[in-house]
Amino acid sequence: MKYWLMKSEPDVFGIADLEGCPGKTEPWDGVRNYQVRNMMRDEMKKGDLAFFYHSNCKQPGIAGIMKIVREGYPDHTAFDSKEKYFDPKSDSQNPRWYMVDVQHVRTLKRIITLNELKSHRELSDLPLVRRGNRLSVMPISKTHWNFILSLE
DNA sequence: GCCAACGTTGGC
DNA sequence: GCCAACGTTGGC
Repeated sequence: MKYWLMKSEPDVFGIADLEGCPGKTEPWDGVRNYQVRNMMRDEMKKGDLAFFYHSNCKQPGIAGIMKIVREGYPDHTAFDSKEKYFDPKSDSQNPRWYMVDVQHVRTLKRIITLNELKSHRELSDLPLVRRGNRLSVMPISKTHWNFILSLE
């Protein structure tokens, strides 16, 4: 089983929104980055756990835990010209973009802030705190995962 | 294949 | 709103 971190802007879709979805489950759609696409299509497996990270907001940080409940399948929002994430170069015959379904597991007792994550030497090689990293999905080692949870 | 221009991300 | 650090696009 693998561990992940996935970013979302809470003003658009936050941890509380995921918890409010039917079955607390929702497709993680709208990813339009090839590296992230490859991870979602090829590497994420059912049962993997992921941190829900709040980005581009007042208090960026880890807000909760979710579980991958459906493995990579075509992101149909790319096919629809009315969708925000429409991509004319993707179609159902030859889909360019993929998504997974995620389910809310639990909301953390508090946000573990980016500031705090940066302050721990143990996390100095966590991709999230490395300079210039803009990937919206990244793998997390088991060691880092456990350490971060111990901060809660 | 190079690289300038442009678009996006996301912390601050 | 600023801007650094990317990623993507497209002319050549």
